[in-house]
Amino acid sequence: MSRAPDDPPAPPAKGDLHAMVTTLSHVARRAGVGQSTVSRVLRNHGSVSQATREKILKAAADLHYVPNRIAGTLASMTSKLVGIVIPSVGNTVVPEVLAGVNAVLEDAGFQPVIGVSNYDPQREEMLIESILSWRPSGLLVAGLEHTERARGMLKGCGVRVVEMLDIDGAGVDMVVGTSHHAAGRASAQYLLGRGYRRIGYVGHDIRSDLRAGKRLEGFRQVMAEQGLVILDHEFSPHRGSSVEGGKIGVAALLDRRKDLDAIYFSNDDLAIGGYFHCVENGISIPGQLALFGYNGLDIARLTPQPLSTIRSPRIAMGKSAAELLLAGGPAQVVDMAFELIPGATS
Amino acid sequence: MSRAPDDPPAPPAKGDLHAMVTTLSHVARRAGVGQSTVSRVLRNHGSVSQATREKILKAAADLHYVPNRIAGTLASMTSKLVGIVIPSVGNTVVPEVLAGVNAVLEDAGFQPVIGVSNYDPQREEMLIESILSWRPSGLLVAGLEHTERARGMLKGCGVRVVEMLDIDGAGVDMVVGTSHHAAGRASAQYLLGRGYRRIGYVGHDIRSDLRAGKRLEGFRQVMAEQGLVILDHEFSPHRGSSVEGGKIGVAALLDRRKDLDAIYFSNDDLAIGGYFHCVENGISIPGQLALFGYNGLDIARLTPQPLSTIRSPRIAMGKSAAELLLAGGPAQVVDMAFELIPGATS
DNA sequence: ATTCAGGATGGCAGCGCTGCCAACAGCCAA
DNA sequence: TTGGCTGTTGGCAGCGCTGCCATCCTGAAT
Repeated sequence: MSRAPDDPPAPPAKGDLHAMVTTLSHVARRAGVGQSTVSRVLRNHGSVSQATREKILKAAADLHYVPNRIAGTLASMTSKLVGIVIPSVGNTVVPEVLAGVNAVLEDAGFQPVIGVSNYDPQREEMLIESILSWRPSGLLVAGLEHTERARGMLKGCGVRVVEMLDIDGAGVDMVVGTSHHAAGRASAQYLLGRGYRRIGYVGHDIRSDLRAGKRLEGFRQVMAEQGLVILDHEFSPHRGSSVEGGKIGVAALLDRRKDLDAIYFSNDDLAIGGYFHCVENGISIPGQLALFGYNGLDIARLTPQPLSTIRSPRIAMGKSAAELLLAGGPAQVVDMAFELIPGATS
Repeated sequence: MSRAPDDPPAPPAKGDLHAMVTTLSHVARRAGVGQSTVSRVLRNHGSVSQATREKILKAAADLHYVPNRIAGTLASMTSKLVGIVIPSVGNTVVPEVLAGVNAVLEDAGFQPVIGVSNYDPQREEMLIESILSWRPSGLLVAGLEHTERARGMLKGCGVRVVEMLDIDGAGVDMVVGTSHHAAGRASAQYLLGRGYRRIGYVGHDIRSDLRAGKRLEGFRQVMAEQGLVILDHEFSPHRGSSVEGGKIGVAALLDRRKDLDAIYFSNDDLAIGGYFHCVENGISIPGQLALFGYNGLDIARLTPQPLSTIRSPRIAMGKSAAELLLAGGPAQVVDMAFELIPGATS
């Protein structure tokens, strides 16, 4: 006998991390059966007589047995973990995508393991490695742009990968998102179609939020096709989005260019800030100035004048991404349509 | 020899989940050393000569080796996983707390494993069990109210637990949060102090969001001490918070009671909705009607009239909770002070 | 020269579970 | 009665890594 005859079920629990807990063999002994049988019952997999099943279930309950999935995962070589890499948790977009993802994962019995990159590619690379070391069954990553090593890991890790939010670029495996370039184009077409010509831009850091950059690029492209340019722009100093940045940005922009007839914002948060600035300063909307955002946030349609914006299907995107990941299937790109909301600010 | 002489490093990766990947022994063989030595180098633990160290690091890089922490965790009986159970990801509060938590955890090399209960105690119970099965080093749970079995698991799981957000009640182990009861009292004292007497309430479902219920209770208590009551109330049908709920709620409330001089909201989202309703309908604030929220959201201080509200230290709370969890220490309750923001709507 | 502390390494037994196989009923058809 | 056969069950070898111990090799001390 290589092991001592094993102590009683579970000592009260040691003070330090990861204390000694009840194991499968405790349950097996208590129920008077073999370990394999307990395993079969607990996973509901394989045939076991009703009597034994009940005996085992009772023993497990008595001992407050909680299976050790670390061991299970190692033994079976298939985990119920899904890695998720996102750029931030602060803004409104990501939590909604996560909600969609989570709904699907939980129904399928998967646990998300999350990493937040703060829009830093190096940090993202580390996170991907770190998450892969938990041997997840799949990986959900925001965006298409990664360091070369990160792409290499995503390609070679042996599990399926879904890149979310964006479809403008080459994906590693599966891709679910919207075209930000097309959204920018649609925004410009809409504003130009309504007769606006003297347009400014207020955005946040497009070097870190590449999707905002793609929208701006699409927007500029359409303007250029009409021989127009964005007359002036202002970048919010804040990392990520913020209502305050929009408020300050619009103030600064209008200070320099009093002749603008419309402002395109990199997102709704900034646009709402701009809207508040106008309300406070008696700038009539859309008479004097039109505003156009991006995201289609709930709050943006509930302001006294609903914001003109583009709604991205965030929850649906999260759901699709998770479903695709779990389903497997061939590498593909899913283009989730966005919706232009005319609103009342343009 | 019990195993075949082992295939080359790593076949291109099979199509199915969890493919064959490079292992420690591959690296060891490639570097011409023993497994223990590789393990020592990779964990930077124990003494290894510089030459061997470099040889091993090179071999690991060549093979794109990613350690298997599932195996490592099982062997060492200590995981770098922290479980997190939250009621939702949709609203603004939780993501900010998570951001604080995450900042601390990542610096310490921990990965969060997240579960979302949707304010459902049964679901929370299942989640706790499910997350415990990953044998985390600690658990962060939102709120103090859990099913009896859930409390039992939290107490007996052998790892440290921090309950976040709320301190009004008995905790299982460590507790970090604010007193919602006190926040409600402070709100009422403030409004009564400013002379408001005819007060209504607009809230969301306080049966699922118990913290909102505690605020209301504190608020009512102070009013009762002055011989006053909340004249009328309206509950948003939406699960959780929503600007729209506030807008509709205020409309309905004012429709019934035109004589209110102030409205207390269960949170800022609802209050902002109420604010928008008033702006749209020419109700002057705070002259005709005062508004008071809870949370201290960024957007609430940027509206043309900054909202009167109470700011909870969300990021700091997340950080403290995570730090306390990792530090260990004795069971204790940390009361994070909130701040009453007078604003301009009362 | 001999001894010895200590650095540098490899070997090996598990961690708790799963997957596979063997073993052993009962049970019906031949 | 003799085979299969299906339904149940236990045994046992790993999964990839870590922790501990044994071993070997230096250089310094005696």
